[in-house]
Formats: sequence, structure tokens, C-alpha cells
Amino acid sequence: MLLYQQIRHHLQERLATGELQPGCKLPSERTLQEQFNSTRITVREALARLEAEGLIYSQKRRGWFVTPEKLKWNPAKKVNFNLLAQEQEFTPQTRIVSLNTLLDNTICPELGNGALYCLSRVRSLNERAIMFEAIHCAKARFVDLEKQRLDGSITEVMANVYAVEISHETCQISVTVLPDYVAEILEKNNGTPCLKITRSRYSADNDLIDFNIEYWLHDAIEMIVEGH
Amino acid sequence: MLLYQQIRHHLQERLATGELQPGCKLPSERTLQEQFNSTRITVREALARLEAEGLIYSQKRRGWFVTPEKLKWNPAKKVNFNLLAQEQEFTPQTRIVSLNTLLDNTICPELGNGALYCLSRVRSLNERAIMFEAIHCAKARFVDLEKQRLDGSITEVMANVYAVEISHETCQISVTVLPDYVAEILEKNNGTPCLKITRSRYSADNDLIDFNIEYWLHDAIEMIVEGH
DNA sequence: CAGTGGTCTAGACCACGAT
DNA sequence: TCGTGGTCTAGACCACTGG
Repeated sequence: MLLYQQIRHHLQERLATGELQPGCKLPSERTLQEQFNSTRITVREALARLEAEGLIYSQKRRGWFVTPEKLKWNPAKKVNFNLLAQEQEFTPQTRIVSLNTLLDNTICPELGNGALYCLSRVRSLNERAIMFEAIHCAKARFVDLEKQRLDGSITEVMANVYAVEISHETCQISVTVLPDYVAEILEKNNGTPCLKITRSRYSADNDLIDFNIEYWLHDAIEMIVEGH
Repeated sequence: MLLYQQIRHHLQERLATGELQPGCKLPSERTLQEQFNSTRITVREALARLEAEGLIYSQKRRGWFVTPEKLKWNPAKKVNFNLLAQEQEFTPQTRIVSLNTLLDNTICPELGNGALYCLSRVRSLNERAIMFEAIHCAKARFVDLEKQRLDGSITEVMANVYAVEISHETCQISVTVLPDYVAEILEKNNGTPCLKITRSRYSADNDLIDFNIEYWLHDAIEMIVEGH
């Protein structure tokens, strides 16, 4: 039996029995190294696999932790992140990273030639940052967006303030790694796996209203999809 | 700039310019090591990140290769793998791994107490194995399933031979790693990231017809989801 | 300040693939 | 048989965290 597999299985067992509870800190790499008469490289081989599996995650230079419950999410339904999280007994939080104006639209031709807003936010569950998103919409359509509350549901701001209703959307979902600048913002190592979701949202008459890019930590979300 | 980042960016660039074409083999780890005056550990650090990103993949002890195009797939639609693949100009293939009878159903209580069939298959695109699935259904409902063609659409066999129509389904989708036995079958290293999809399919009167577990290589699939 | 994880060196042996 | 990737050793220095 391979050494890193032994370490991996040892930790898996301690996770399965509940000896290591969600959120709690694992022994340090050097402790594990001694315990298994091995080296840090080999220990990290095991940890990397557990991380890919979604069982543990690292906080930069702080240590390794047991992954909390995943948020269950149905991408086909209009989501309100805060409500969804609360239903599942998480404490959600949204932090605004920036609101920029892009003078020339190179992101999404469908949104026209005019200037765009780009709203970047980080969302957390129980103090753990799990998602970064960049929301793009036409500045002309949402004048003075910066004067609105932007840490809640954008869908609701669009509906209530600008009378723009979202009727349907298309998502593309793939598995990749956080772009380096996103990893920085989420305080993750570069190369951290994630789900990338790009989302185009339309009005009833098929006008593109906004175009969003989301990066979810791969171990923080589980999708539910219902087919006809 | 970190050394493994330099190596990573160097390869990313060669991928972006098309110098390294989909399917083609990368230089060996030892070649890269010399080229960057580094060590294999560091080179592999870069390769691991490119793999997580979905840009390259490894074939066990054969080398590293550029990832081909992804299959685009809408999980909310009834899929026929072969048709879907052909539409996107792949050559699909299905290999039957095993058809077992499970005498006591510990997999899925909803399928009743009776014996279950468990059909395991591997699906490939252009000779690359990209998915493993285990299909579970009640033996009593699909007697002599082993006498049917099982390398095509099971949905069609159910409809045409057994007059059982699937009306709707629920999927759960998460990111994890291949279980070790699946990694073996797909000839991947253990710890390879994947999309895990569990799928429950029902008849119009809400009878559970089958319960399936699928493991897709994370770099082989992109999902499209449409929301109301 | 001590301890942590992140990065890196310079080797080694093995099983397996290609030839 | 030779080259490949897979695993492993025994160290090192650094940046950062936490007390």
C-alpha cells in the first residue's frame, strides 16, 4: 500500500467517524510527517487528494481544515443567495470588492457598445469566503447603480429600482481553477479548483440584461438539477 | 515570480498559441526540468495546476497530453450520449464493464427490497475514456436485461423492450475525485478530479425506475443549464 | 518569536510503456 | 532495453500567522 494512500485513508477514517468535525483544524504537516515516519512531500500528496475530494481545504499559511457542509443549489431556479443560505442554516455574507466602469465593452458584445458596470463581490458562508462573482451590465440601463445597496440581491435592485425583470437565463458550468487574482481575493493558493459558472440573464423579450462570471469553491457547493 | 508559475505560464502560452494542439504530447517532465534548471517536483507542481485547470491530462505512465474539446451537455434534457457526441463531432464509444445482480439492495431503498441489476459502463470520446457509470434498476422490472444490447441507450431499451417510459429525473452534481476502483478502470491516477452525478429517474406516476452514479472527468464536460 | 504552510533542491527506486 | 511518470527521502529557505 502506498504511503500517501495510508495517510489519506487514515485521515478519511478520522473524518468519517466524526473525530475530525467540520471546520476543525487538522494536525500540522510536520506532525503527520513524524507520525508516519515520512516526509512533508508525501504528507502533502495525501492532503492534496483529500482537498481535491472536497473533504479538507487549506487557509493560506494557517493550516488545513475540515470542509463544512455544502450549499445545495439549483441553478435552474432564480436564486437569492441569502435566502438559500439561510434555509440551509448558513450565515451568508456579501462583500463588495469593487464597482468599476468599463468604457469599452470587450467582455460581452451582446451587451452593446456602451460603457458597462462591473460589480465584483465575494460571498461567504459562516465567515468562509466561497465565491467570487463579477456582474456586468449596461451603464445606460442602470444609471447611478453605485447609489444602490449592492450587497443584497441584484435581481431585486433591478426589478425594484429600474423596473427591469429577469425572465430567463442560460448558464455554462465547468470545472477549472481560480484565476490568480481571484485566488488572491479569496485568500486561496493559486491552482485551487473551482466551479466556473457564466450566466447570461434575459428579459422576457430576450434582451440580455446582465452577464455574470462566478467562481465557486469546488467543495462548497452541490448542484441539484431537475429534468423534464 | 515563482518558478512553477513560470513553467505554468510558459506552457499556457504554448497552449494558447496552438503550438501545442489538443491531443498532443507535452515534453517529458525531465525535459522541462532541464529547460528551467529546476527539479521534477517543481515541474510537477506546474503540471498539476494545469491539470486542475483542465488544460492537460495525464495517461498513466505514458505522459502528459493536451486536453481535447469538452463535451457540452445539458443535464436537464434527456440525453442520448451517442447522438450528443456525434452532433459535436466526437466518435463515442461505450464499453460494458460488468452486469451484476445485487441480491440485497443497499444502494437505494426507493428501488424496493428485491434484487437489483447493476450495469457498469465506460464511455469514451475519440478513444479517450471520460466517464464511468453504474446503473441500478429492479431486476423484477427488467427481467433478462442481460439479453438486451446494453452498449447503447438504456432509456431506449427500457422503452422499447419493457415499455417503461422515463418522464423526469433529479440529478445531484458535485466535484470530487474518482473512487480508486473507478480510477483503475479509467486508467487514471487515484486522486483524479471529476464531476460526480447521481441521477434518479422516474416514470410519469413518480415511480423510481433507475438510480445511476456517473463519474465524468472534470476536463471532459461542460454543462449548459437553462433557467425559467 | 515560534510554528505553519508554500516553495524548492538534488537526488533515489520502481512499474510500466514503447520499441 | 530505455525512457516515462509515480512515489519517496532528507533536507532547505521564506513569508506569513498567531500568540
